[in-house]
Amino acid sequence: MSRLSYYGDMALRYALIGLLLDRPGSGYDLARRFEEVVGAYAWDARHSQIYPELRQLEGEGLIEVAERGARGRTTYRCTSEGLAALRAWLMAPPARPGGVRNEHVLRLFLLGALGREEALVVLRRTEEGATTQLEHLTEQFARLQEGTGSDSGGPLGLTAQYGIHSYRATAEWARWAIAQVEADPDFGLRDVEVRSGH
Amino acid sequence: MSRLSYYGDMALRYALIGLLLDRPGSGYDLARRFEEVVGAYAWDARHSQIYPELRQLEGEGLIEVAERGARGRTTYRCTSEGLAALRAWLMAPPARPGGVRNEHVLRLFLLGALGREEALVVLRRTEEGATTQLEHLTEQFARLQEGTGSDSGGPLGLTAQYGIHSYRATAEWARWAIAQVEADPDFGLRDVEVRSGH
DNA sequence: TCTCGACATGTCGAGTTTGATATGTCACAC
DNA sequence: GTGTGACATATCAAACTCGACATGTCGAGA
Repeated sequence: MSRLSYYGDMALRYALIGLLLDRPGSGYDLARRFEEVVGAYAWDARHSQIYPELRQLEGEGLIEVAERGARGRTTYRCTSEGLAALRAWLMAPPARPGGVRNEHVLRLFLLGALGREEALVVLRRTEEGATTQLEHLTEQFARLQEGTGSDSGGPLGLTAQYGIHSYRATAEWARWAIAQVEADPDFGLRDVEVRSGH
Repeated sequence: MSRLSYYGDMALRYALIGLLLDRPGSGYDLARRFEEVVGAYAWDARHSQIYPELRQLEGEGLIEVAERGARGRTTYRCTSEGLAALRAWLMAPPARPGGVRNEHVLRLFLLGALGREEALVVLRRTEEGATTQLEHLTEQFARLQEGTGSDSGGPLGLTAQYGIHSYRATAEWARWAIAQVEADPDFGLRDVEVRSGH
C-alpha cells in the first residue's frame, strides 16, 4: 500500500505524530486538537480520517498505544521511530511548492467580481475576523509565555506568534484595501458591464 | 448530481469562473494561471480536474465557448449567469471556517520536533523563501500600478498586496523566531529525550 | 431512575483528486 | 525533413476525503 497522500506527501500522518509528540492523546482528543489548533490555519482533518490513520501508524510502529482507558478510550504515544520519521520529513525540503488550499484567501482573490459596495462588505468582514483572531491568539501567547517562563513561549509560542503575524498582516491588508476601494469611486464591476448570457 | 466539493463548497468552479471573468481562456491557459497565480497561496488544481469542470460549467450555462482556435483550442468566457453565481457565492459567508491546507505552515507547526540547530536550518530556509517571494510580488505590484494607472493596482493589485503582506509577515516572524531560538540554548528536543520504541 | 450532553470510536457510499498515460498540433531551428 | 519543446485536450484506475449514520459509555443533575 503506497500511502501517498496527494497534498504534500503524508501531511496528515506527520501532523498526528507531531500532535502526539506534544502530548499523548486519543483519536477523539486529536480530532479536537485538529479543529482548535492545527485546523485553523495549517491542516484540517475529521475523526473519520484520523481513526484509520492512527491504526495505520500503529501498524507501522510510528506510534504506540499508551493506555486503554474508560469508554474504549485508546491513548496513543509517539515512538522514537515516529519521531525519526517526522524529523526526516521536516528536514527534507517540500517535494512540491504550492499545494495550498484556503477558501478564505480564494474569496479575496475573486473580489474583482464584486461591485464597490459589495467588495467593501467582504473586506470589512475580513478585517473584523482577522482582528478577532488576533486578539484571541495574543491572549494565548501571553498564557504560553507565563506557562513556560520564556519570552518565546516555547515551540507552541512560535506557532502562536506565526498566527499573530499572519492575522495582523491580513487585518492590515484589509484596512489598506478598504481605504483603496473607498478612495476609488470606479472600483469593481458595473452592472452595465455584465455580458449577456449568450 | 450534487456537485458538493468537500473543501469549501465548489471552490474550484468559482475559481475558474473568476479566472475567466478576468479574461477568457482555454483549459490549458487556466491550468497555467492556476499554477502561477492562484495555486501559490489560494487554491490548487491540475488540468485533469480543470477540463471536466469546464465542460460541466458550460453544461450549466455558467461559462460559454468564446472561440475554437488552432490545435483544438477551446476558449471559454464567463456568462452573466456565471458572474451572478460567483457573486452570490462571494457574498454568502463561508459555510465552514477552516478547511485550510497548507503544508508549509504545517511544517512550521511541527518545529518543536526538531533539535535547536535543525530548527534554525528550517527557519532560515523559511525566511529566505518568504523574502524571495516578497521581492517577486513587490515588482509585480509595481507593474500593476503602472499598468492600471492606479495606486491600488486594481483588483489584481489587491491580490498582490495580500501576498506582500503575507510574505512580509512570514519573513518577520521567521527572523523573530530565529532570534528566539538563537537566544535559547535549551530550545528543541534533546536526543536524550527520545523515548525507546516500545 | 432517567435523560441529556460530552466522550469515544467506527463504517461506508458518494464524490473528489491525483498521477500516469495517451494523443495530436504547431513553430522553429538544425 | 526531422527533432524538440510548448501548446492543447483527454482518460482512468487508484487513492483520498467527506458527511452521515451508527454504536456505545459515562457523569451530572432533575
